[in-house]
Amino acid sequence: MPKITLPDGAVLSFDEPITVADVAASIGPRLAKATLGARVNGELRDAGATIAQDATVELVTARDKAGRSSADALYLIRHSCAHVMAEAIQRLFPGVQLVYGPPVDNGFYYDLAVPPERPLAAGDFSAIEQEMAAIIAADRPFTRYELPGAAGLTKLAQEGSKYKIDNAERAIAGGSQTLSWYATGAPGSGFEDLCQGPHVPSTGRIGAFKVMSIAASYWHGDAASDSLTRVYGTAWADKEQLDAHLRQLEEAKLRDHRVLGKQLHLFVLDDLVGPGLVLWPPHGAILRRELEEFIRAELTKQGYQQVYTPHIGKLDLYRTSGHFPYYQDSQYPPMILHEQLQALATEGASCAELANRLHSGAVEGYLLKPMNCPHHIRIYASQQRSYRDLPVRLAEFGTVYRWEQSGEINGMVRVRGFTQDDAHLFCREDQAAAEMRGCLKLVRHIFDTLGMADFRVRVGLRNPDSSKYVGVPEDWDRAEAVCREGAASLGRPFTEEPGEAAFYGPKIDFIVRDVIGREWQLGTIQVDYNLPERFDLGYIGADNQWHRPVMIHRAPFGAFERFVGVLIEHFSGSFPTWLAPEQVRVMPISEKTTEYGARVLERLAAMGARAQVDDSNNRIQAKVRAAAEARVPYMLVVGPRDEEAETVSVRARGIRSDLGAIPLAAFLGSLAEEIRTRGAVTVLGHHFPGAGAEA
RNA sequence: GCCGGCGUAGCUCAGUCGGUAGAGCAGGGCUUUCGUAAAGCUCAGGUCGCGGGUUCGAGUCCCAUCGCCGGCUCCA
Repeated sequence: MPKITLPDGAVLSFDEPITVADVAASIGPRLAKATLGARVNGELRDAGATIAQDATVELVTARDKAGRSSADALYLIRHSCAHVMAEAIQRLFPGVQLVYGPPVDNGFYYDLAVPPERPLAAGDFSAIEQEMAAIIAADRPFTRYELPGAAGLTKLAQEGSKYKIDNAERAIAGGSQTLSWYATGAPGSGFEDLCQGPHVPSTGRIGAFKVMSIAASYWHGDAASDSLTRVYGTAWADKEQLDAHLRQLEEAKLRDHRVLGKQLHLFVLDDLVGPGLVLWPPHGAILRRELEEFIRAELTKQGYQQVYTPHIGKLDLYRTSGHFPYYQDSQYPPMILHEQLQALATEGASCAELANRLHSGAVEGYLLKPMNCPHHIRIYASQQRSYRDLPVRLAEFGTVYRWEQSGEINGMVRVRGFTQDDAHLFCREDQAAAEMRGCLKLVRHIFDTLGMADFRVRVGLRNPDSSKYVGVPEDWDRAEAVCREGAASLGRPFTEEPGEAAFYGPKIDFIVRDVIGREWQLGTIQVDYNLPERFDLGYIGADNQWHRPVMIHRAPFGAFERFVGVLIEHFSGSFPTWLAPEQVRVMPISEKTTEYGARVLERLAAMGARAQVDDSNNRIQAKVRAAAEARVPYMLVVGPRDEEAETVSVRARGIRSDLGAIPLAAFLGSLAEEIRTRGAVTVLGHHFPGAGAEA
């Protein structure tokens, strides 16, 4: 008869099979009331689940003593809330069919097949929420029942939902003997849904919820399949948690790089220029230039050679590399030569015919470059290479253009024209691992300098079932081994993801999240045996034989556009002094010290600092506020007292008070040091060691 | 590309039932000369994304188009 082991090691013995709820009740009535479910032998189960054998049981309650909710508690609440929302929507919109409704980060969604004559819209949310509130108030139990696979399928066939039949068939194919349903209330009396569970004991246990947004999805994620309506919601143990979550979303919105970028004039996206084409106004250009100079210094240290290449190249170049055929849909259309276009017109050739001839090479044209590697490869090939010359490391801040789908374009982080901090390393095979380490060192240096610790590492491998990859398996195996070893050498967790490789080789990617939680790939390092083959690259070895080099593609920032976008959010627009577009603002108290202010500005300019003077006739309060809103790291207030003593009164970003006056020369010296060391030494640390930035 | 939503002053937004387009901030001018997160007064600023349609009359209703937002799909 079951012996139950609790997390604290205590063992409870029972005479007969019991439920999770019984276990809770045997400990205490309050715990019984608070129990939503349990981990039984590590598996998340309903409170009503039966335990017949010895087991470890970890009860899941809505909240711990500190009022926090475990991931399991939130999972149960959200999964259950998805059912409640589906029931509410089906009550209000009878033709709606259920597809799939899982919990996700911060909430849940339900995919629905909605009749086209009455689409759901955000305007329906309040009605849906009211209906949900009524279902929750009724506090009906979630009741699980199971049917054998065949009987279950018959039941679903009668109900006629092809989506649920498909879900069931896939569950059976996945090895399930039975199918389970969850009824809200008594089975047969109302809403029920084919579902694995688990759920909270009853609808009343869903503490607080909100319907958030509506979006489209595809059935099975397949664009050729049915288009579904996905309704997103969030659910929490109580209203305080929900409110905290909503507040956090509001704050994230203010940190969004698109909002800050406009406010701080960091970049411009102009309708007339085109979607996804970034204009860099002066302040944004400063950010980019500082990053360029930062990395350029590292390139020199690591033995790179800088090159320049044009923005376009002949189609034949990209036929050879494979980019033109592989990625035709995501390139700007080719530029076709006048004579050829005229000849085609005279002939009355169709678009399809034109595409054919472009593909075959019968019609030549030029392409806006989608990648820098082919150009760099031709530089490598432009002279004879000996094994003594390798590695050859060619670097370029190379601008590329890709026709991203219109729905993908997003601020600075997904654009159609962008500049990579690109380089291609051509090396002997025995050098590849060392070159990989050099690249990783560079990536790490960048992330360390900028204080970006919150990134994940992904090793992108080929998917053996896919035909999208070029080259032979042996080369892939070796390249993948180099990537794995490189990632392992970082000393932090990484994931291996088949199917994430480039078509020509595996890669290591560095991925960060934006303020809304979306992931973006920044830096990337790719090992490539294939392009050297396609371009027939070689070098003369010590044995006087012709050998094939290995290529490493790498871009530690990825692209300046995306990196700056992510950086804006990372710093909430408050950039460290070396990056800040405006580093110092001089603020005379009144016109009496305008002239001294101008002198201070001159000194700042002479040392190369980016500074401005606010000589408006505003009061100092307004000047402080304006400078704070512009996220200027240092404000120098100068009044008659300062002029007399040749001092400046310092106020630093993030500190809501005057730090006091220091000699102008002393400030200039430490500011220069702060900029030179990229923040390793700071003005604050030097002159005001006690002052800490407030949140 | 797909589904849904949204485009009004430089920015953030209001605009009722279809009846002469509004606010705050920012900007210009004047007054104030001030010691650390908004001084006061005043002026200017608009083809309501663009194009059609319905109507006596359209910011408002309809169609189309461009752009943006959310998600899906894609991402060399």
